[in-house]
Amino acid sequence: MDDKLKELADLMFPNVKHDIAYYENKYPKRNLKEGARVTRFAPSPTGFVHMGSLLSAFEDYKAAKDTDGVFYLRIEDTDQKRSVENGIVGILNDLKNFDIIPDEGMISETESIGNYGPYIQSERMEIYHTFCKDLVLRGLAYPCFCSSSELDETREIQEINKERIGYYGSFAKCRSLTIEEAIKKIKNKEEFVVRLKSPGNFSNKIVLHDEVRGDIEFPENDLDVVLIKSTDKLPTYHFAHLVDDHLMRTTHVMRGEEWIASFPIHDQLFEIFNFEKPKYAHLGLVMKIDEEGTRRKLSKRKDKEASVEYYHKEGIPKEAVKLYLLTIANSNFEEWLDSNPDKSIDEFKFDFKKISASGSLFDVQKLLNISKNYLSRQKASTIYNNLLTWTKEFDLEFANILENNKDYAIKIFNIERDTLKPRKDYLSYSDIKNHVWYMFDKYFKNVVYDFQKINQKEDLKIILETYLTNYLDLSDKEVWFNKIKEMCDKLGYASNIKEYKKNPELFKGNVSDIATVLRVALTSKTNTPDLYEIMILLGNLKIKERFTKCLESIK
RNA sequence: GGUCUGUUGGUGAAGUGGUUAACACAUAACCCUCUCAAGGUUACAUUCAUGGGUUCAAACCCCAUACAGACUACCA
Repeated sequence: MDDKLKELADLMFPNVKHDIAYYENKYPKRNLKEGARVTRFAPSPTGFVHMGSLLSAFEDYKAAKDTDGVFYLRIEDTDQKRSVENGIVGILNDLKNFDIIPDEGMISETESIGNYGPYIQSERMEIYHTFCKDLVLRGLAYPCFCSSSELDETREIQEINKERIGYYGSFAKCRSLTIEEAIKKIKNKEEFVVRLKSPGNFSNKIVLHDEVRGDIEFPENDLDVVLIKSTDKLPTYHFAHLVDDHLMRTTHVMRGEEWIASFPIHDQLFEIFNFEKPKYAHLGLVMKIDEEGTRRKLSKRKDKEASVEYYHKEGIPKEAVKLYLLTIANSNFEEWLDSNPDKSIDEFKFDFKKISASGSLFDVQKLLNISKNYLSRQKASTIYNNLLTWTKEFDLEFANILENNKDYAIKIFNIERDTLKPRKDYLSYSDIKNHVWYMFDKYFKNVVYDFQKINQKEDLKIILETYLTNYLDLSDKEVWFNKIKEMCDKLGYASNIKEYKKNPELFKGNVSDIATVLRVALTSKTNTPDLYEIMILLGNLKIKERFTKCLESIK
């Protein structure tokens, strides 16, 4: 009997050279300090990272880094349909962009670092087969020759009879095949998958612990799940998870909540091998609200904001995306950041208990707010450099202007920046141009003026001309502003707004009206940062030029 | 159909038996101000999906129901 079993196992896995013990020795338990976490990010090589995956990659990374643990990148390419060319490099780049650098795992399309590899599943074939063979030898796995049409048939029957769907109990036909029959079929070159001979009983209850949800009660798994697929002999997710996370000595498995349902399968697998079980954290999915107002999973295909690339295009700083991700990852992060504005986010301690169990709605509004605050904290020169990089990719004309006017541009970005409460008006790199274009003659050519309140040609003329002839002194802000006030008095406008509000009928307007006229003539806009600062940057020559231009346009 | 998860304001959420139900975004008003962006002040859930129950006391515990989502593949 035992010989027969061995013959079957050898037939099923002709290429296995080692036994389990060999791999146990080869990949020993990691020598890390107490409490150090080993986590992993395990995407399919699809070429890019989706927002939801980035969130979990980030959480994995944080969870490991906080404890001086190990974070590694494993590529799950057991489904060849999902793989794309250069799919690994694309993922690596996306991660790198957010400063997520794995300690171990794939570092290019073909290379890896670390002692627990290979880190790409298609190259671990022999390992999976070794472990699966062990199961066969122990009578805990068997070959299944059912065709997909046979499987469909039993499912239909189960549906009609309102029975639980799946390959279990009496529905697991191949389970009762004798060893001789199985050997015969394999020798006949019949295709087969390898299934677990599940020792579970559906009416037994088990309680599994999830780091974010607490204890969850399940029925025991009794499904004879597929372990090894037929055509390519690659493992399914379930089996690869067992072998890889055990051999790579993962301590914390963080994954999407879509995996909760198969939690009992995984637990059973670890149980059967008597492996130390990792801790599990099932993360809520990132959702979005549809046009129809329904809540659904953020979709890679439908939603532009699902791809990491989108934020790059929009010019939202990666740091802001990171901050946003952290605020959804751990609910106490925002408060922490608020009270520790100067600390590096590396100092924030990630906490499984602060992960929200329900999927969070992706809030672009909030992201933009974070981005705005982030940009306001940066130095003008940093803004300049990053903006230059961004425009080189997305707005070449503006990039050229920036390059040719470096000092000038930095000064513009520095308006009201070097203060205790810096100006907050740039939402993103793509938004900066909206706030500064008028400072560059190239963009100022065909402007349209909108003077709003004061729009009588005569009034405008007098204001601009009076300024031009008498008030070009920009030596000091206070001096300058006093002169503006002086001008108000002279022209019949109130220099003091409070006085104006008391008796508006005594004046033609007030100092803000005068400032508006000057501002519009100079920038064409009614809303700009500090007028004095703008004047300083433009200089008297340009002020004259623009006022003259404006006067001509209202003739 | 089965198994499991979730549901606190427009949004993200804190809160696990006694709180005025934090905080942040958004919105609105006012203040400040040469305009704007900010900033400051205030307003914004008599109520925690709904209905019952336990309790002196419930967002928190229990039971039902509703809604949303996931899984139920030789996809992950």
